[in-house]
Amino acid sequence: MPLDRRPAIVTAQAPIPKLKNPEVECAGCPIRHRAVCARCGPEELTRLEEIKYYRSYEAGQPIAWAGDEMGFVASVVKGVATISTTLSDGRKQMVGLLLPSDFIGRPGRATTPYDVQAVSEVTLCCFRRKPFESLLVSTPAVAERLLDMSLDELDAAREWMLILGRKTAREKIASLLTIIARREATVGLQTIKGRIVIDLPLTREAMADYLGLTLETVSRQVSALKNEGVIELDGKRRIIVPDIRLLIAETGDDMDGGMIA
Amino acid sequence: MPLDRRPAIVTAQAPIPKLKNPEVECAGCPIRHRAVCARCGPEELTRLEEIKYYRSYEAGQPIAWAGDEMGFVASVVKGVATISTTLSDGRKQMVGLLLPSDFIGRPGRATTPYDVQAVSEVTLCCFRRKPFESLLVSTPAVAERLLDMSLDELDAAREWMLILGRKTAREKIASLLTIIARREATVGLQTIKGRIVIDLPLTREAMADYLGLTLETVSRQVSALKNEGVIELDGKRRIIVPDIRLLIAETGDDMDGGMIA
DNA sequence: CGATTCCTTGAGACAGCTCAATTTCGGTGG
DNA sequence: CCACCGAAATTGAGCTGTCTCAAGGAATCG
Repeated sequence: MPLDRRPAIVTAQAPIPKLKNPEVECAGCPIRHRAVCARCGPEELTRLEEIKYYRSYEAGQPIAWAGDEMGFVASVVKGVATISTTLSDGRKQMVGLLLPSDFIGRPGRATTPYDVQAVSEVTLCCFRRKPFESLLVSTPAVAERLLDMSLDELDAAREWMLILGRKTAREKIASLLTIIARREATVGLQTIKGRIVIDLPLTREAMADYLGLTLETVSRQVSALKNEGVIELDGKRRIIVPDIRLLIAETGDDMDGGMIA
Repeated sequence: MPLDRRPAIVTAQAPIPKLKNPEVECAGCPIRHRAVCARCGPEELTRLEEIKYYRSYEAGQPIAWAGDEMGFVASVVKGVATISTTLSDGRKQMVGLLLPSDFIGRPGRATTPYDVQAVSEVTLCCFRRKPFESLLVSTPAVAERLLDMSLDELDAAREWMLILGRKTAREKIASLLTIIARREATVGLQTIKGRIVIDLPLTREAMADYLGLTLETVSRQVSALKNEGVIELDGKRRIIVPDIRLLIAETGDDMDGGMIA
């Protein structure tokens, strides 16, 4: 598995993020009820509003490199970002997928141990670290929500461990697509009579980095699933799932799910 | 990777845990300063003491099966336990290692999604779920500590994802041994002039389930490390690390760590 | 419409898996 | 204390899924 393809070292071109004052009131925020602020009352929201600001990143831009000092924590308002680690010889593993409402950063820690990168255009709702940390102490609603979200992430990480450790390449692909399909479905998504459309923001290489595979293997398995009619491709990045159950049947979970007589 | 070895289904022999009243006052508890109660003051400790009870499991006993209702959450006081998931065809993946001071259970959720099993003899400090949950709300010291511990576990899970997804068999073994050695070292351990002694409570099969390998591959790699002098074996379960740096050099992390001229 | 980036496909190599004996360890009873 | 037993570990030989290396081919963007 020693990949000898060391990606050219990309110099961190100073991210020139656009700063915006919150043109969106929290009350009208699309992630209002799912983000770290979900359980805040009006008065708590006001306190949050005082320390928040928006920041946007273009597709492909780094949000942070491992080891960077991060002066803020944030919620993803829009777009998709990835969290990844890289071994010194270039082997890369994604360890998290950040979708709208997900939280970035760790209270009490100044530097990220991970690379964080915008995959599509991303808008963050940022809170300066220090004020946020004191807010955590004084506002149990935020702390509780953050605990819950962290535990959800932990569960997700453990599900990934199963995928990475024990699933075949084909099962890995099916699992990834299922996870994304499910998350998109909860967001409320373009589904035309059961056909789920995944506007996949990930390149084959990014998928490979998630699944612990090479991009060639990903490509082969995607092609195989397409040829067998489990998925359809529309262009390079859009995947259509005609019947989610067919896809789930390929994930390796629940093998007897439909078999119980 | 489709393992066709479905382990015989073990009927959950009703765990007959021994119940003990806390013969240990919190003040004298060995995990007092590292567990979920670490930041509690004397008065908060009293409240915890009211709802706590001890429970012991023999080596090999199940603490919970996936899907079980768990009436309690707990801290590991003594011993080692594992958290694992199993696919319906028998493929198994460990997703967590529980050492003294680690926390078991999730507030707000009644059923575990994982199997939890005692590896050595285990003593738990249990709290009934409901009282603990209300205590979480009323005692920020516990909630804060639990958040911190959860975030640590999340980091650990992500480190595992890298190991599972991108490391070779040999690197996986070295990484596992390093992690255990480090944790044992912090506990305060038998180390005779730099030689770290790992009293490994894990079978080769358990190690394989952690690392996403087969037990034969684990055995081969352990033998290889032994033959090359990186580790020494004393009996079947005890591993001696003469020089931790040699082991770390095999983990795949930090390849240039010693190379910087 | 050219260029670049991403994706697909092929052929061969190899790490780790599967199947199959043995061997060693750790306990246990004579 | 020693011989024996079962569980766990080791080791071997062949197989296979995924990786590696290498060409081409399709999108997307200026």
